[in-house]
Amino acid sequence: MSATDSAEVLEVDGREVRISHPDKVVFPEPGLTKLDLVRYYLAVADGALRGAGGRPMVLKRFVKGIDREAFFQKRAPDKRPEWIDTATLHYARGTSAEEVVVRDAAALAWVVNLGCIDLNPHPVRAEDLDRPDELRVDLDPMPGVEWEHLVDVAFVARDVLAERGLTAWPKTSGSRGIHLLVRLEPRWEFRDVRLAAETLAREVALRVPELATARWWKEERGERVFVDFNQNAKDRTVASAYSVRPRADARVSTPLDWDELRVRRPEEFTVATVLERFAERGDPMAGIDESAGVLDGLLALAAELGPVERDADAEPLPVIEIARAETKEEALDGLERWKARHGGILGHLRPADVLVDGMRGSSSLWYRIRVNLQHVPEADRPEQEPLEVDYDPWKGRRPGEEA
DNA sequence: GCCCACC
DNA sequence: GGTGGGCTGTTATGC
DNA sequence: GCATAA
Ligand SMILES: [Mn+2]
Ligand SMILES: [Mn+2]
Repeated sequence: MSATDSAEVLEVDGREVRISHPDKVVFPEPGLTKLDLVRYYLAVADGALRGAGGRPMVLKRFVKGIDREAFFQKRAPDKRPEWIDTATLHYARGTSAEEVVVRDAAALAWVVNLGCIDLNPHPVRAEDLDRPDELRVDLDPMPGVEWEHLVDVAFVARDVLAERGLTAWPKTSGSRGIHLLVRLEPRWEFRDVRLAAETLAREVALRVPELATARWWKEERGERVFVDFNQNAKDRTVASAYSVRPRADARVSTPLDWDELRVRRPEEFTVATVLERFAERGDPMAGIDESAGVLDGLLALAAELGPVERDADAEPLPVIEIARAETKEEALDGLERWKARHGGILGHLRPADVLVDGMRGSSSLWYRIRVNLQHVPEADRPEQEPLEVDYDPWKGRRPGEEA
């Protein structure tokens, strides 16, 4: 009995894909195994490939389950089937990474076997790595924002885009947010696509200032929807359509029709329900590739709005740092201990005043927690104290540490 | 999840 | 032969 | 050049 006995070899379109530990339970709550996950992606392959196919992507690998931290892998494993395509991205620093490009159902199965749960492609095609063919409107509700308000913002964004000649295709993010995808003719570089996205974000925030914000500084966003335009910068990825998200309920980033958006909720769309939905009604985003537009309209609006005006004498907000930790759980434990010691002020804190940040570290995220004390009466504000938990993401190999 | 360097 | 480390150190803005 | 965010 060797280890390979606990593997299953699937034949996918004439290609053999080895799935190790097919019976491993990946999602205990709905009881989904690794093989179930592979079969899900094969069943929705048409939609999943429309979202991620032909694009270089980062492998976000949950090899120890959805409750453990994932690691990110840009460079394709050296040992891979010859039918796995790749594309080499180059960075300003002079470094590069040969990333996986999924092009068919077999490749989908292969990346799931590596421990990928969601797919995180770049907004470019392998054929043109410098000019995105997709503008991504990443709508991130700050804590406390209702779905209803998020949808309002999505519709405003849709209006602005339509006025500027662009078609927006909505999907749930699979977490709390909404993504709008806009297919572009690949004629503009990242700089301009990002500028277009920022312009859209500013315009949306101008139209519904109570509901939406384009503020980069997190503590200034308030209880609003952050239109995360920077997700259109180079080297940023977004979970693609039909991606399963690493959450207990196996939620899926699900393309919807615009008239579904208001009446449905993200938690309705899981591996089980999306399988059924996809079989019955197919992909609402099926037409996206025929909708490619141009950025002229948004870039004209950029000129109309002018440069971002900054508030020279703005008071810095009273933000204190609570924890830095290798895992979200550790960081939140620290927050709980801090709360226990400062019970008196908790009533003043609003949901959006607790800032939980996933920070890019080496091959993984680490977590930071801060608290914005703006709603706490000045006299009652706790001082910055030593961190409840501390963590040095660059411990070990530091720049300048070489033999 | 899996390779590979190291013991 | 078994074990354990590595697997993204980018990008852009604002001060 | 440092901090800030994804
Ligand atoms: Mn988002
Ligand atoms: Mn975001």
